[in-house]
Amino acid sequence: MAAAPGGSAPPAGPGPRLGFSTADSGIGMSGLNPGPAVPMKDHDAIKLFVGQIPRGLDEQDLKPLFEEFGRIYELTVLKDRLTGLHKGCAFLTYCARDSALKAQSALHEQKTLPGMNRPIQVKPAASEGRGEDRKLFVGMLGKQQGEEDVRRLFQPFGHIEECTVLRSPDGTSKGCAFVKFGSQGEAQAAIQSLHGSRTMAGASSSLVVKLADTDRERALRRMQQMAGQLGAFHPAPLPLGACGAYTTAILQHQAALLAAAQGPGLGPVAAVAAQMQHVAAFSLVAAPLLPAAANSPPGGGPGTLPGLPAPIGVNGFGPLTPQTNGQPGSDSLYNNGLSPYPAAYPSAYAPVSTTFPQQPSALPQQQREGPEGCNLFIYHLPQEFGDAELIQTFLPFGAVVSAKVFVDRATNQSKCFGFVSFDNPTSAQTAIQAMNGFQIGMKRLKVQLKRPKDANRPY
DNA sequence: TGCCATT
Repeated sequence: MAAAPGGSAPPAGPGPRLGFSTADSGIGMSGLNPGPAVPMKDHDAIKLFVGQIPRGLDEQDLKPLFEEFGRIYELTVLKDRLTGLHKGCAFLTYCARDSALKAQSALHEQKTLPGMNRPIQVKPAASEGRGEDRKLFVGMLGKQQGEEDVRRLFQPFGHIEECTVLRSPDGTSKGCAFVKFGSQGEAQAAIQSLHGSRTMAGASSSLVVKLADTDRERALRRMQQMAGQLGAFHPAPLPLGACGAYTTAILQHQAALLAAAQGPGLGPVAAVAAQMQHVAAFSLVAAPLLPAAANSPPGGGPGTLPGLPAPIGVNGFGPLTPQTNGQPGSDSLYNNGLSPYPAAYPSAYAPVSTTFPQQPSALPQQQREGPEGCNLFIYHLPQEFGDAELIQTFLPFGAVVSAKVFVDRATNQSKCFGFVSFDNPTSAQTAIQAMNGFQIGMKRLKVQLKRPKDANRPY
C-alpha cells in the first residue's frame, strides 16, 4: 500500500485512470509498476537510465517530471539491495518509445535537479545498450539476398541500425546476416514474426532469426560443443558417407557401454553386447543417445553436462539436410536459450567461426598420466577413432583424466592404439574387464594396463 | 593385425 499520510491521495479504487495517472497505487519500495489497467509498453520501448537524482526524491516525486513526455510504464528508483538506500538513479520505461526519445533529448544533461551539482542523466539503460540483445543473427537466407533484401524483410519491425550479410572472401553470401535493431523489443518482435516463418529461395531450411551470440554465449557454446563431443557420440568430423562400418562400430560400443554401465558384474560382455546391438539396430537414432543419458560415470566423470538435446544426436548421424528445426513448434521445444543445437543450425555456426577464425576446436587436452594402475594401453582401435571417441568409449567407467590416440605424424593416420588414464584403479580395471577383447568391426580391442614407466625406460 | 606417451 502506498503511504497516503494526509489522506489526500486519490482513492485507489477502480476509478478512471487515464491521462495524468497520479492515482497509481503501486508506488512503493518496488517502484511504480504497471497495474492491470496500464497498457503494455510498445515492443520497441526503451528502458532509460536516469542519473543524478537527489536522494530525497522517490518514484512519486519523479513521476510528474517524466510524465510530461508520455505515459510511464515503469519507474523504479534504484536502491541498495542491503541497506535500501536510494542510489541516486532510476530506471524509467515509457509505454512508447517516442516518449523515451523525447525525454532523453529534453532532459539529458539539460537540467540539474535541486541539490545536485551535475546535470540529470537520461539515456538508454546499459541493458538496452551495447547491442547484444538487439542484434540478431539471421540464418538460412538465400545466397542471392543482399543487405537490401534483408533490410526489407526486417524493417517492419523497427529501426535497423546495422545490417550485414556475411560473405565469403569471394563475395558470395554465406546465407546469413546480422541485423541490429534500435531496441530489444524490435529485435524480439522480429524474432517472433520471422523465425521459421518462411523458407527463402535457395535456402535449405526455413529462416532462422535469433539473437546473435554474445561473447559469453559464444564461449558457453564452445564449451557445450566440447561437452557434446565428450558427452554424446558425435562423429561430426567424419565424412558423412562413412556411416556403415563406423556406425556399426559405434553401436557395438554403445552396447558395451550400456552393458558395462548396467552391470558392473563384469565378465564376458559379449552376450549382452550382442543383445544390445539388436536394440541399437532397431532404434538407430535413439541408441547413440542412451549411454550419455543413462550412465553417470562412477567417478563423476568430467564433462557430463545435462543431457544433450536429442537433435544433436540425430544430426550427428543424419545427413546435413534440414532437420526438424524451423518446423512450427520445434523451436519452442529446444530453442530456449541455453540449448542451441549446433547441427540443426549449421549456418548459425558459420559466422561464429568467421568471427573467430582460429577457433580452438581441438581441445588442448593435457596429456596427463594417472596414478599407477590407472593407465590403460589400448590397441586395435578402429582407424577412424580419435581422442574424442576414445574418451567417449571409456568415460562410462570413470573419470577419464586423459585419452590419446596415437597418430602418425607423416600421414596423420591413427596408429590404432592409444592411452586412457583414469583417476582411480578401479575404473581402469572395470574398463579392462568390459572392453578388452571387445569386437569392433573386424577388430578386437586390446585393453590392458599400460606398462609402468620404469619398464619402458630401462635406463 | 601392428604392441606402451608426443614433438
